[in-house]
Amino acid sequence: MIPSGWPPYSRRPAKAVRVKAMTSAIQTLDAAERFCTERGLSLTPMRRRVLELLVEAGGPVKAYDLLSALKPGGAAQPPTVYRALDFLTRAGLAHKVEALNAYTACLNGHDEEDPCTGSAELFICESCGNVDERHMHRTPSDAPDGFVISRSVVEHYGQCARCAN
Amino acid sequence: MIPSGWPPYSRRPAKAVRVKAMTSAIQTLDAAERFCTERGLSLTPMRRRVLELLVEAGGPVKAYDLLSALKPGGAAQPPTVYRALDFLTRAGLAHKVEALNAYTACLNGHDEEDPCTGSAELFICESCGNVDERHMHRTPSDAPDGFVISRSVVEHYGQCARCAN
DNA sequence: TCACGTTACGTAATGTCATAACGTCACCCT
DNA sequence: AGGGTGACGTTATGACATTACGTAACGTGA
Repeated sequence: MIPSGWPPYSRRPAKAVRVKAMTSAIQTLDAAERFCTERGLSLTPMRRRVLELLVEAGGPVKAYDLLSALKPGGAAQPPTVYRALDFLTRAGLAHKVEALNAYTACLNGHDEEDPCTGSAELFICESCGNVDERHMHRTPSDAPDGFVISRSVVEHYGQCARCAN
Repeated sequence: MIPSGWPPYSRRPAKAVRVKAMTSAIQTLDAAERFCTERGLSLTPMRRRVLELLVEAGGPVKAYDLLSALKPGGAAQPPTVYRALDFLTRAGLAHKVEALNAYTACLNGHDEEDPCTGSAELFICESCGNVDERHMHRTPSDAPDGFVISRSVVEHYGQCARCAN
């Protein structure tokens, strides 16, 4: 799934990133790092920072909330965060939650042999905001005859097991 | 190749309104009329007019395009059309296409004993803009344990049989 | 070595989508 | 008549996303 038009660059200096508290966050960011270097994608400081914020949030985050979170380290404008999100979603490191106009980190391990295909099935708890992610390995059995699917948006809203009680 | 041309960075262009055969439109509006009266819902002129525009379009329409279409008959403002869309979507007579920020009439016959549940599965052709609709009678087999679904957004983008050739 | 193409990001402005808040009117019900 | 309710008008604003242009860094090849 290496994009044909994608540059094999890694030009930006590898800037120091602050140490994370959560172990899973460290693993995810490290995995993302490896994922990108393996494919010749450049996870620049800005892109890494946005992914870091998504991972820390542990759920859907709005673009302008990311923007606010980026402000302290310099005046960021909308295109900055949208470009980062564009990269992350194209790479499969994040997903857009269409019905919420929000974005969430891809929960899949990107260092395994099951890279995210870009079509995830999201289960979003409306109480705690937690997002559970499954990858679709099936094509809908009831698709119109001859319809060729290029991308699917599948989002389920409800209550997770913890909140349903 | 990482799919390009997708939200958030490049939304699909607004679709041109395409007029369908009139018989189906009349039937759908009459069916909607009966559907509402049976349930004590009031399909006001404004709501009926918006539904009429959706049916005529035969595909996803943007709220502000509806607004423009309403203008000739009086100066309409955004809340007007959004209120009508809110009613129609709540009643199950229309659906919001989340990934397009657009709205489409529910294709199901509302005079039969299979009323729209509000959770439709949409197949959207990216070439001709046509929308095919299926109703989900199943719950995802791979849902997280104990997750209770209240609403689902399922949208498939691709090529319909006619355009795939 | 130096012009040129590519990529990433800054910056200002604008475009697009949706709602808040308040007012008026018609209708129904005792 | 008085009061509640639902639908819609109107003004303004909030929320989400993109265009357009500029600059810096780096790689390539004449």
